[in-house]
Amino acid sequence: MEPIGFDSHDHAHCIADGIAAAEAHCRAEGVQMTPTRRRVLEILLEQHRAMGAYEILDILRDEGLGSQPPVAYRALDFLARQGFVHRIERLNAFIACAHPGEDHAPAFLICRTCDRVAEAPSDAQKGRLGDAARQAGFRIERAVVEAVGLCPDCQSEGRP
Amino acid sequence: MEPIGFDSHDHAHCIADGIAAAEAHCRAEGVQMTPTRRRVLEILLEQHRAMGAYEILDILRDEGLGSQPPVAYRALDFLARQGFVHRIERLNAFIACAHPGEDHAPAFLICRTCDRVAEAPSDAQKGRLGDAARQAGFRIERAVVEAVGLCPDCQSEGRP
DNA sequence: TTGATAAACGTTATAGTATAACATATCAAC
DNA sequence: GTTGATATGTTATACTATAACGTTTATCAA
Repeated sequence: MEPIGFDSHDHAHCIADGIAAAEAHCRAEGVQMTPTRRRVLEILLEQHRAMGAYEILDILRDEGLGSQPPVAYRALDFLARQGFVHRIERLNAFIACAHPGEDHAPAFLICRTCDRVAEAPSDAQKGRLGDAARQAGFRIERAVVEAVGLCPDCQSEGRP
Repeated sequence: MEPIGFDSHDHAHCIADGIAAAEAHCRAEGVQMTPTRRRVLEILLEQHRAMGAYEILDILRDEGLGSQPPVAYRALDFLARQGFVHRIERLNAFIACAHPGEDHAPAFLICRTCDRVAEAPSDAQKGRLGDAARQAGFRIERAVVEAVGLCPDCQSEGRP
């Protein structure tokens, strides 16, 4: 799995791929990809950045797909449960998964100036965190890894 | 640095040490350890668990040290800036630092049943996350690492 | 097809978390 | 003491998230 997010890429392609992968996954799992859920995933794939639930809700409202917070949160909960979007704890926001179909618990690289987010591979059980957990007798089920810093573009603009 | 948090230890000692280390640090840095700030740190050291800002505020209010949210948030911001407490993003909560005086950006092991939190060593620049960041051209400034799972006690109680 | 069950949705209300803004007070250095 | 920086008190509000409940829709076995 390659880090994805700060490089340029065929964006129309990744929207289409993301939707297609999600549709296929839903058929395989026997869960429903409803219009609101599909649209929320599409919004996140289009924007390709972390978005708050209320920002997404504003778009849904404009399109007549729902107007109250639970509409957005339910769709996001579903999409996150299925692995199509990830929640960024630090930003209280959500981002479309950059690797649809792969089972993973990624790390995120969050640019503090432009708020773009890249997804990087991660394995909680390996490395020093895994060692420390084993030593403490702690059983890791899920790990949130969110690095804050400067993306390549913001570095080259000479930000401090 | 050893993981600290799930083992038993001399708790009175770690409260006294934590306050002393903070006082010393403030004198050295020329910043002010005011009564509210000291009391908030003391509360977090006493409780030895992650606490929400409003939970801390309730205690301050009972003791006449403040009644409005900014009182708690200002003290917590200060203590976090000085490295005396850490914010646990996943819990929207704060915990006293287990290693006063050491400059560090720790990882946390969060028990999902009892909410106790242990602090483990971490180094964002090393390991696979550091590799991925370098590959992406991303400059990591700070990393949040929060593992959720079961602590030794909750495992031995046979929780699922 | 139909009836039973589960899943999803619409809506209201409210809980929980955090900060902006501004006036007042205290501290530290000169 | 004056002054500039730091800290506090307070009001108001913004932002994030969920409980609860009734209705609708989908699924599937009979």
